[in-house]
Amino acid sequence: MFVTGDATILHADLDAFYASVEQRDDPRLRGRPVIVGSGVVLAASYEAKAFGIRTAMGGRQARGLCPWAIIVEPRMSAYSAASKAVFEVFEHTTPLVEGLSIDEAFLEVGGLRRVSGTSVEIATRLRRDVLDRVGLPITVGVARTKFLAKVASGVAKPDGLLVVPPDGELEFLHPLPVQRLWGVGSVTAQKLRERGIRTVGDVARLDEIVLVSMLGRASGRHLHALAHNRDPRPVQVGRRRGSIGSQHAIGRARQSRSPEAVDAVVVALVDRITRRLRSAARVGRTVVLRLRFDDYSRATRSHTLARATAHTETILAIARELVATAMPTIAREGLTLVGVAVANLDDDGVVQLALPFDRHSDNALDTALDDVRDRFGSTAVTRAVLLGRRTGQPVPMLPD
DNA sequence: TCTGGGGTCCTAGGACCC
DNA sequence: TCTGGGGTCCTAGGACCC
Repeated sequence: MFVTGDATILHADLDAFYASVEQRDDPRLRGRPVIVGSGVVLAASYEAKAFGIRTAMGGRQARGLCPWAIIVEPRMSAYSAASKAVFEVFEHTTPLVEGLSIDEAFLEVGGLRRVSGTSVEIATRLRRDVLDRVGLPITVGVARTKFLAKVASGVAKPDGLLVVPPDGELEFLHPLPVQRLWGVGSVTAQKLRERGIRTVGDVARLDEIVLVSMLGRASGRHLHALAHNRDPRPVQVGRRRGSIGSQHAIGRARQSRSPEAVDAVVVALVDRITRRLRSAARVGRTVVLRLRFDDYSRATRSHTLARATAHTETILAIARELVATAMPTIAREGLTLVGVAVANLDDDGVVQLALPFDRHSDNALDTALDDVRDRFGSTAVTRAVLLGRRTGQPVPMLPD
């Protein structure tokens, strides 16, 4: 086997995150089946999962599976705080952290061997630190690639640690069911099953051309690469979101679907989104209206502006126009969800300043950023990019 | 009480430009 | 008469993830 590197990528994933926070904060819930969310299951403790309860399941179905499960309403602010505390542990472990969602991240620990030890030692310490400092169980997968690290944590759950050694990757990967592959959901799994393809090894035996003809270009290539354990993507620090949206499920009563009621929902959604845009200092050019119907079919309508904005009235006017154009042309009855999103995001008011900065001095960047805060206010700096002196192009921040 | 709310990425067709 | 090719942007829909 040809080995190209060490297993230095960690995928850290909190177990049954919302439910674990609830069990941490209320000792009476520990060891018992806990469901977060009453309408639909947002999270289920492992004791609840043992009864077949799954995330996104309807509340009634979940109660049918386990009538004595304890149902708690979500406390989003508690989960945000817990997430923040866990990410502080991540950042303390390595500066190379790529957050994927509220409860999972990739960590690159390749450069830390002399300082912090092997990947396994770092992962073991990370799990202990998260438990000690935040009180939550976390599973870590360790591998040479992001994809494999994520597969490993999925297999190791709950409260586990799994290392895939570089010389045992395909032996680990090929027996797994295709659903373990990142990007294979129910539709793709069904298409593959129809052709008798059940394991990753089955996928690996197919030509890329065959996969592309079955699943489309990107999915086919993606799957082919993953089945052969090809994933060159590095851990990326500081990825920013590309859209901000909000949606609201409306009741089935006639009056809640009236034009007036729908308009009130749109007004509230746009208000919430533009507040979030402004507090994040982002602006967007594309307004997207999402609609969902009784039969779970969906429709979207969008409009792109010439200039990006976070202005409530402007975005509301566009959203209303989209509603007005969409509703008569959509024959389906029974609207059940209205959503608005703003995409094509950009930073609001990017300031480019030429400041003296000496890369050999540790404090120079902090001093320069303090200077900007002094001039433009304490929240002015959300991101700093080093620019080349002559080129004006971003330069990577690498140690000398 | 069937199915929340927050996102990402890809495809495909048409407009438009060179 | 026949007939480009490459590229970007916009829109709508779909699959997938947590």
